Amino acid sequence: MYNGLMARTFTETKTHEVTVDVVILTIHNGKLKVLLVKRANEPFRGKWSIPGGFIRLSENLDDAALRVLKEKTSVQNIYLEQLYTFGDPLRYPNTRVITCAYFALLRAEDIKLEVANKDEVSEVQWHSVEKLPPLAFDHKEIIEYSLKRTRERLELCPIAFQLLPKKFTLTELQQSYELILKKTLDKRNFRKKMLSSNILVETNESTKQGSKRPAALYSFDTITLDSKRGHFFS
Amino acid sequence: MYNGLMARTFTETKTHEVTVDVVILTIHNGKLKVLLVKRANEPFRGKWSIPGGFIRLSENLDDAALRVLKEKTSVQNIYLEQLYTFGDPLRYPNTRVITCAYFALLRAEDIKLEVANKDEVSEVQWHSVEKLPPLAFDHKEIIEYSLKRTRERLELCPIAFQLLPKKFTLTELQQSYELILKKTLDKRNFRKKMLSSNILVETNESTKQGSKRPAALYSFDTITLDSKRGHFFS
DNA sequence: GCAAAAGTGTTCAATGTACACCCATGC
DNA sequence: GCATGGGTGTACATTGAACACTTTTGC
Repeated sequence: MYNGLMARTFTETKTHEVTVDVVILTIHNGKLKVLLVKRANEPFRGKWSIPGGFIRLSENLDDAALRVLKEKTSVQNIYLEQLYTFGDPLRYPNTRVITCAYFALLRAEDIKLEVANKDEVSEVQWHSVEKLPPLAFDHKEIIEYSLKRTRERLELCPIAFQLLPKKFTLTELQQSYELILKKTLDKRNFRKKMLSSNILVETNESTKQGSKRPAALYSFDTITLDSKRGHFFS
Repeated sequence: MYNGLMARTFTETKTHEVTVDVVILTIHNGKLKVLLVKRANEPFRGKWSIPGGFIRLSENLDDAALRVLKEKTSVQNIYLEQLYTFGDPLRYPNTRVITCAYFALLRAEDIKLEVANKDEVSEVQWHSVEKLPPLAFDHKEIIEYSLKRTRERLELCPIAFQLLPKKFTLTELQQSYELILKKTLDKRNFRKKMLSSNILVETNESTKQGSKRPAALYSFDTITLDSKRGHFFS
């Protein structure tokens, strides 16, 4: 664990540093993917990590996470939730860095993959959560925890709509559930449940491309969703 | 909010300080109570707050929370969970202090109410969560969040046994649920559910005191509980 | 014998789960 | 006309909710 760092002794004089790290998840080409950046500096230069940064003294934690997110994506109306705070003394080499981890769900269409700051990051890329490259720090653990949390959330409320385009078919919605929950769902039961929850609205449009029967396009009823917010998020 | 502190400007040179604060809950005299300490120093000298302390550079977050807990109580086998990290820039006057909040559930019998360190704390006392005194920092918000989380946990798994003595009656168990969930429960349904979950074992003992019919004493089946750990805590 | 808390089952509604065939389209 | 994914309903099991009376004890 912690990439085989040796134990080290600490003097109790230095203060801690605090970062936020954000696990950014999306669905792309039928896979659940996480946004990773390649580090341009030590420690772990050249390794992939989730995007993060130091918290400024004047900003609160949510704002810091949002700032990190904005550096990588063009976000609006994003699902962003504090995940957990990781603070093992050995998680970061040589320095004590505590990180407050967040996770975000967003549509692939909202993301521009470009390196905002070449001093810190040499590359930005989506990686399938199924085959992650070796990661810096404890970021593997953080990503796994974010997947677990996403699963728990999805079983309570339909956060999957944050990952899909504005209009989507029921099959696409079901596939996003299956990707996150890592299990197959029954088509009829899934549709019955979704349609009876009143959070979907028909758009009277349908898919035209492809060589198959067109599928009805739905969008989420944000008004009903908001009214159920208390129910879903308690 | 934050006790009416004025906004202030920050220089980006200083680093943050990081504390852990622990919401310690128990049931005492039929009330859900939280352990509060009276601050002996500024800021908020003389105000009540939840116990906390700075995180040492060599300890991880769980250990820091456990250390704070041990200073106040004689703990063993405690339910301790990271709650949330609070980091509003104005939550602490004059300094930027981010706090990683934990919550703990424990039996009233495991607690010695004594002031361990007179330099920091002038008094230690249980307070009913229904009528809290004015609290330092954002500690009211932290306690309220811990109650919400405790409720969520209790609806999934029987953490209430952490609050009760080793042997307890079904009525006592039900009362602890009712205190935490803030609603009354049906006696027959409650008993049916508890007894069918196989997490209770009869002790063949019963209460003798009082002028009423004796009640059977139960204890929790820690082996079954452990085997269901994966189910309860996922 | 009476006050006070312990103990006990059945019915109904809602929800989740299993399961198989026809439909609309492009080629 | 056929291959491909879209679309549909019923039966059963499990779970949660409502509800009232008898039992045991101390005084």
